[in-house]
Amino acid sequence: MKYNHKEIEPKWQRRWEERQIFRARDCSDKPKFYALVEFPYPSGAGMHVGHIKAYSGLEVISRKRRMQGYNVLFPIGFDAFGLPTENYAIRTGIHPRVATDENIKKFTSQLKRVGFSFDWSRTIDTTDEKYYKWTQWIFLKMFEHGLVFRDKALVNYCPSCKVVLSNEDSQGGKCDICHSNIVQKSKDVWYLRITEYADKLLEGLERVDYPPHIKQQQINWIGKSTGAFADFKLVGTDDSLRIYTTRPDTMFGATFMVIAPEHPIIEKHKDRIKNLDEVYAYREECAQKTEFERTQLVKEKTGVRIEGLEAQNPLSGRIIPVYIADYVMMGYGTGAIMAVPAHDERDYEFAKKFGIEIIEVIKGGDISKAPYTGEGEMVNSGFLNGIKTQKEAVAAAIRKLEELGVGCAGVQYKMKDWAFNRQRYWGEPIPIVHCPKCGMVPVPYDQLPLVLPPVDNFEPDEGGESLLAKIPEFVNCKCPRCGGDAKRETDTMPQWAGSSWYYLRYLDPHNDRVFADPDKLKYWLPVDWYNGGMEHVTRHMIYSRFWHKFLYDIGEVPCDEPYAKRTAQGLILGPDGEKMSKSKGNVVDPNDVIDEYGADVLRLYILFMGDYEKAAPWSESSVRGCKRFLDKVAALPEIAKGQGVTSALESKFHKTIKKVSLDIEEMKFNTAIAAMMTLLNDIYEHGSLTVDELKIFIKLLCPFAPHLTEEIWEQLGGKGFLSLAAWPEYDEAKTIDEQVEVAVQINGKLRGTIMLPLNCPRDEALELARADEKIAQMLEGAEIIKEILVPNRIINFVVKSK
RNA sequence: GCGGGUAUGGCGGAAUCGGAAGACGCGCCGGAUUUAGGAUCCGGUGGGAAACCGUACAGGUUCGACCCCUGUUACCCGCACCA
Repeated sequence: MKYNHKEIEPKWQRRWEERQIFRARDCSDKPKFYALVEFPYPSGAGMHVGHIKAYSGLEVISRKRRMQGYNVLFPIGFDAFGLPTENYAIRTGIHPRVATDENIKKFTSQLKRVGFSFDWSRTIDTTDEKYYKWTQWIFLKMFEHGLVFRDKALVNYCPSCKVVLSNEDSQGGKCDICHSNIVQKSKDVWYLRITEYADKLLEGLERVDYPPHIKQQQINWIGKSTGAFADFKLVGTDDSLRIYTTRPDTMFGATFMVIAPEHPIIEKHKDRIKNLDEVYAYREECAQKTEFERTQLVKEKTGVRIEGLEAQNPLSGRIIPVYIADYVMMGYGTGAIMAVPAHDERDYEFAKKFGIEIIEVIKGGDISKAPYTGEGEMVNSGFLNGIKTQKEAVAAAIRKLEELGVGCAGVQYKMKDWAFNRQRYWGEPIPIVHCPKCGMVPVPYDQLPLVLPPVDNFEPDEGGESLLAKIPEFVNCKCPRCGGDAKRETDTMPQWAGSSWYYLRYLDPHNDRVFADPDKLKYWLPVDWYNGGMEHVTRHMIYSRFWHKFLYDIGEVPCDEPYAKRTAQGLILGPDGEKMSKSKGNVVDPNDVIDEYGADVLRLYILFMGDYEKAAPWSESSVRGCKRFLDKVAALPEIAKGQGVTSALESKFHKTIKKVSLDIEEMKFNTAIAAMMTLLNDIYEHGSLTVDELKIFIKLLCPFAPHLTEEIWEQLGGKGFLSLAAWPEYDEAKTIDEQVEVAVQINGKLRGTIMLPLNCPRDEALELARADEKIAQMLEGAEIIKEILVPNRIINFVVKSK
């Protein structure tokens, strides 16, 4: 009855590995299927059940595809650069290389215990110099094509990690890694010009199969807005102040301007500013605030009027005051705005506080009470008066600005250029040399990889420089261009670098001439199906789409989008319904589950617990339910006899094959498993099945529970591996019943059921329904107003009583 | 505030198109077996004595609504003074 998972699971894992049955063949004639899962960061804590869920979806689909005759590539690797390992080194003195190798070993053995059908011959490790050679190579290609630049900038600095963070890594003013408050610091920053690809990244979304909420998140992240730039002349100077607005139609209502505290116009015109001390003091005050305080905590508007600076509205000619206020950000648009209090909430609030005039230019609201942001007829707006739609008014205003030579249509993005350096040791060294004569010089391609030098002390400097800066042999070098003394860049790349192109390396992981052979790229790309977590659908996916599009533009990859289809699994919550975390003590260790119940049970339960794309809490007793199911499957050979089909089960088998086949494609694993459970119940109710039927059953179950089903397959004398056997086909005709049960309603309420032949003609069906004893009784004396028939489903009599 | 999502028995969740709400599993109840417990097997299980009532709440459309429309609430995720 019961099977011994501790024996059969390692046995089959061994055999699969010996025979290398999950190896993908490059450029074979079979149709290809490239399934990609997000490769793990090999942390010291080992894997948790969330990893298993993340891989199980495409694991099942890959296994089904193999049985369907596809040449499947389902690879795995390790994204191993990153702060946790370096922090571990700082704490323990254990070199990140050593810790990483150990963790990868641990992850590998855990993944193998689950029986995943990965192609282990293609494993990659982003910290392997043979891998990051090509990460550096792509960086240099970007450098060569002008997509890399360096700038002094206020950066987010984590005083605890002693590291510069990108905006993405410091959301909410907290360090993404240690959750300390971040501070602003001026630094030299390497940037990748991802904004140059903003439109391509947006436009590409129209041609890929991502669910709408994922596309929407990427669209929001890129944050494109259209509007206009306009120059406001500074009174008494030749200078002007350029603003960006999405609402040029409201320009006649601009009664003041606001500039960001860091705006350079202050320095430029400080001689004219009468209250310079006050302005400086305000600027200082703002600089003290973190991004978090500025954006999150401060609800009330603050600001200072700049005495002595006034600007002229280019359309209305009106002279208006200029304010400095921190509700305008230097990092978006031009760092200066025209304020239209009548039709903008923030400007309204500011105007109310500072007693600035509010001029209505769009009818429809009551601006004495609140700003009006809707549409309406233009008023008080010169040539715009009378226009009734925003679209028209915007176009007219832009036309006028262009005519006058004081503005133009413009586009802005929320997405900023990608800050691409970290003051850290455990990352890819940035392959650039600083030469006093030649400036920034790239390391020649033939000198890659630029290898991380060994170190033994991982304590970071107070100044926040990388450890590499303390290694003279690394820093001091000759300029590749002029041969003179030069210094190496000591910053490394962020953790996102290695994962931005890893799916390409799987195609040719051992190639040392190119990152991947063009024929192999052509055969395998694009990734057919990419699954991962929701937390990666913006940053990681946008970064890697950016790299891919760049490689496409320079002719290195054959398609412009890397991922044809993307899905995202939901979290596994703790038994208490909370997110699993060590501190809450609600973490489930997959090893424990495998020890007690086996890998097949673990896999089955994780896919059965609920909608794959939604979060669901762990339940140990439900795990036992899956164990019971597999025990009953293990006992099926005892009641299997004869060949061919069992007439009572034939239709049920065809229906189940159909349901399981279709559900797997939609990642509806829970209902696929439920269908197999139902069939199993039917089989036991019937008391027996044929050997042929049993073979079909274990084929359907094989992608979910491969060890047990291989074992049964062997018992039955099946040829070769079940994992490579042909997926069962169903006969559509046999999934259709000849007799159907039809519900009979009176006034929409269920009053009985009758059996009808399939596709019974309307008149006949209604006749039979009326003739039903129970229905006839209830219809007696009532007037039938209407008769509704939904073929093979329902009959509804609408009646008036009496 | 903006964008996206979710809400169904004691629990996880099912329900092509608007057509019998609660598939499947867990839990629970009863029975068999057992010295006992566990395991296993059989039966039952939304509420209600019943008429009926039930898919977050209030309306609407329809012969018929978990499903469509209007409004509301709660929770989750992402972004957030983006001009």
